[in-house]
Amino acid sequence: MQLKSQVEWALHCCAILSGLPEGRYLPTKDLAELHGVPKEYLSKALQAVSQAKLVESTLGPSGGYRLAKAPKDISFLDIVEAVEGKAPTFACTEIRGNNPCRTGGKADCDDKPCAIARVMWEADKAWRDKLRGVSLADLVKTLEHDIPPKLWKKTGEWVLART
Amino acid sequence: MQLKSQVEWALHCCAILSGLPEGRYLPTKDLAELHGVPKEYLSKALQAVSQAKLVESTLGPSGGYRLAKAPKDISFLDIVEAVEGKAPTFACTEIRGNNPCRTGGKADCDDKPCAIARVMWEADKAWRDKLRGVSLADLVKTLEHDIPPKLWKKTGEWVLART
DNA sequence: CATATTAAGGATATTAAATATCCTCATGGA
DNA sequence: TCCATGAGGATATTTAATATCCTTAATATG
Repeated sequence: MQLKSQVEWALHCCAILSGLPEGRYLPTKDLAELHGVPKEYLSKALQAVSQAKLVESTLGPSGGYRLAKAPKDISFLDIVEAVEGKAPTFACTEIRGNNPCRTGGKADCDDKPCAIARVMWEADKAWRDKLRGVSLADLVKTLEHDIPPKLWKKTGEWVLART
Repeated sequence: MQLKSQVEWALHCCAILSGLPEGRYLPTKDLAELHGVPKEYLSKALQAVSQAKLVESTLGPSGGYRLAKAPKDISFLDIVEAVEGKAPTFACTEIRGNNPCRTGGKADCDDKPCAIARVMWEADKAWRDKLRGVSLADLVKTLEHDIPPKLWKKTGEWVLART
């Protein structure tokens, strides 16, 4: 079980968009070049993030993407779910229903979801809760510490020149 | 991103094996019938669980599988990782390294893993911690409450007759 | 000992999902 | 008007999941 590579791309793109000056847009082409990923396919990820209303776009020259909300109001979970969907990672196919000892169809039990699924879904919830607890603002704060000041500045200028 | 259906099967099978009397084995054929899943493919899941030393097998008539440890010493995580592997669900491909503004190769930063990956891995850890916290013994306790006594008993007899 | 039963594991086929590219369209800035 | 852009549909291509089949070695039972 692996998250799509588009999740990684979307997160990195949102991090970059967090640094954009008010009112500017950065096009897919440059986001793709900055991260070394195929432009056309990255575009699909950005469309998903756009449909989730996390970013907004505009057309034409000087068009592209920008965040639709403040970085503090966009969580990792928002972005992950925009790309991966909200379906739980564990899909219960109700194989308990195939038990040949069962007689009474629905009446036999099944008022509750399967106990195994409940455990798996709790773990899924713990995962999502963690992701919900980290915002793009938190990420940017961390990146400012991680990335060498020279590279940080240079990248900011590279991006700005393309908005 | 979806866990393999084999994870669900392996969990249900281990739940059944938890109820086996000391020294008895239950073959794949019956585990497959009980859950309504293809025997040959279920066999692959059981092989994985066996390689992880959670269950042990024996050959020949009256052969099959049994738990290799007490139910309280086998966690959901053990079983999930036996089938899915231990690799984190988020794979960092280091796309930060593709930033054209970078000059100094490794020297430019990268002493730490990427900040985005760190967050994703923390969430992955939260997921695994939850799964690690629930044992087969816990599951059986829950199932005893969930499943109608008549079905519980009947299933136990069905299984016993095949060991 | 002979036979039937079983798990292990390799080989291979089938299906579904992820990855990737291409094309058309409508929009908007220069 | 012209060009750059995102949206979105169509369609490969690649990889992973699902599934089946076959051979081998072990072992209980008659």
